Amino acid sequence: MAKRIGIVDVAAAAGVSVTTVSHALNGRGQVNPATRERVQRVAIELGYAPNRIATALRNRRSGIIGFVSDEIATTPYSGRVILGAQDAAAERGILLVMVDSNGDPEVEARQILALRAQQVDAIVYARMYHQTVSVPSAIGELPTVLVDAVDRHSTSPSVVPDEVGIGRDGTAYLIAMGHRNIVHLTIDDRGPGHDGRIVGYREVMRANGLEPRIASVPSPADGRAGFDALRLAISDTERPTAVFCFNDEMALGVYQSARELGIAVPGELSVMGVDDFTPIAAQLRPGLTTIALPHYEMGRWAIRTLADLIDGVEPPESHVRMPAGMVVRDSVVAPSSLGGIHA
Amino acid sequence: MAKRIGIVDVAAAAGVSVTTVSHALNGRGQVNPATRERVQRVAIELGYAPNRIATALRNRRSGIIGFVSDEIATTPYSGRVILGAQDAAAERGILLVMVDSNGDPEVEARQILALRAQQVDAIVYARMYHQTVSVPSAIGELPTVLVDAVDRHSTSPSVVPDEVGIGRDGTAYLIAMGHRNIVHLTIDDRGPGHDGRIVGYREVMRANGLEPRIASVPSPADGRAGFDALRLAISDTERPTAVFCFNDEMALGVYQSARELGIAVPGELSVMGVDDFTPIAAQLRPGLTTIALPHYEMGRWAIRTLADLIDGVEPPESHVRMPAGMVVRDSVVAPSSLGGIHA
DNA sequence: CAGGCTACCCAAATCGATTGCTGCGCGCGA
DNA sequence: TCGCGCGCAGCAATCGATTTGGGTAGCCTG
Repeated sequence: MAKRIGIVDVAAAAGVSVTTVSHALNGRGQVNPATRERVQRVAIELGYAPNRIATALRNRRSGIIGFVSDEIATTPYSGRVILGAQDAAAERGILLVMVDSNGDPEVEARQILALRAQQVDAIVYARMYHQTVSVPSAIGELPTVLVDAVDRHSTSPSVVPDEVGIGRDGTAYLIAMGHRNIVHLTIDDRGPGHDGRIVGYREVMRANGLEPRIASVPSPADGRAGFDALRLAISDTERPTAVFCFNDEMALGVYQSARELGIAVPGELSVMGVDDFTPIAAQLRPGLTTIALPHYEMGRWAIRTLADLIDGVEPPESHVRMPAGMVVRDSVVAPSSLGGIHA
Repeated sequence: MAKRIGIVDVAAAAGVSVTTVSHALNGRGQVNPATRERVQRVAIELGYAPNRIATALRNRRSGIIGFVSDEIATTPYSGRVILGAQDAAAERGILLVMVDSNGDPEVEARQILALRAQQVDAIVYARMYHQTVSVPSAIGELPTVLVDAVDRHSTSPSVVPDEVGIGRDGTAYLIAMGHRNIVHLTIDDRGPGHDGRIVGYREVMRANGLEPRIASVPSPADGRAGFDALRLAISDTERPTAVFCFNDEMALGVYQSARELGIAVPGELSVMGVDDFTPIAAQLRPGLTTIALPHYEMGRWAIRTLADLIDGVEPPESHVRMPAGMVVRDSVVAPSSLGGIHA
């Protein structure tokens, strides 16, 4: 069992005091350059790495940020947020400890207390889809940022996707491709994503002199939803040439419904999703044109903001709406003249 | 700024020394029951929680386990492993810190060093799909378990899915449903999953007097793979009534290919996947019958085993093959008499 | 040559909790 | 009455690093 080597071992090997080793390694105090170099060399030779626990105790700073989320496992998007957070944390030499409340507020409170006992320096409070929350009181005074969530009663910084922008961009893209008869398929449950995208969609449709048409179904995950939705859409007076779906799962449903109804995608119907949920979007044929939510970027922003906050740097912007990006594949094409009844 | 309250505050409030508070709270030493109760009451009133950093320094035990994985974000399965690990960790009052090497061995080594500096008590070394690895030397003497991975040169415990069992169970199920002409669709890349499932498939086919037929394609994620694979399968002398796919993504490909080829699923062709990758498996119509890999269970086993190892308890089994479970939906039915040319 | 400055280095306190050992006081047996 | 044992508390050392507040030697200046 190789004994862990500590600062005293380095001091002994370099023939100086621990004080000097600390100074030499951390660039504090006055140290003779020759001595400093010798200490550094010895430290490397011995493979010395300071015990962060001891440092944390002394400096009242653990170098750990807690990542609290409601459901790490169930949604695949979460991985992107975490990855962004990881990368930013690695840049700054910060470690992340993640806890999952499983949606239970009591568990959540307990987990947060555990994080505080562990002396985390800050907390990321993340939701796995954009929603309104209230920050648990257990967090107390700890610096906190919200990811994919906002709390009207809290002053903590937050970052969410620019939902209105998503609605705008998607709609604008479809229009640019020549579509005029575009249905927005959304879900019944309201929320920031639901509302924002509708706002963006409406805005761009109207700006182009087009009539917004919105249909909604109970749940994106429901296999029947796409079917019903598409039915709703095509039973309308004018048959749409494009469907702008709330997310990729719903787009998958539309694909399947279209097949059953004998409608060709994208020949007769262009389909656009939101999420860029790769296993679906890339695997479908035709490949799904979609809008990628900025999960990675939000995760990274969260950690960077917190790292600054810990150092006492206030973020320039407190509530950020992160832009999303189009991912163009093959499910959107110019409408054929056969596509719909003319207006 | 509410000052964090420490053991000295409790001691002062209870009118005893910190020693006595420690003894009372941890059940060490001799403490008068009345005193003990008073201390406990005061501690709760003050909301005291011991500073785990200080405890860790003193006890040389941080209560943190490092979770090292190659890619947290890219595969959605990882979430299940993490969730299982989280749950087991919460049970034991352990915290998990996760790092993602992004597949880069150098980054990985650096991350592991950071974990060691942070004095983690043990390490979970997880891969996101079943493979053979070698445990990085940076881990040193730390207790370690491997998840979804084995290392022939290491004595660390490991847990992997029972691949042979998966091959067996899937095949047996199809046979039980009345199929005799079953193709196993796999990938070109070999690996424990690839090999094990073939072994199980072959074994059960032969045991039932049936001829194993195996086709393989370059990649499950490749949209064309399913198409090619299905072509391969049906261009065979006898048309199969069932396809046992390496995973759900491949099954999705088969669904789409079948549609293009005018083959009804499940009427003319039963399809079975592996993974129970919900966004695909549950969303497809017909719902995909598949085999769920024991990710959650593996994550939980890993933490439990490590927690024991830290306490000096050797695990009863060192290399565990975790059984998987069938998830029956609608993509497997009894073959119709029309299904294939008779043998 | 004394006083003052620098440049270097170090002893010791500190962070908060745990624990080995010591001390005190009371009761009981000799 | 003395002494021993026991029940109960607490002092002080400890974990490993950082940091404060000097201390010492060498050099410069008046």
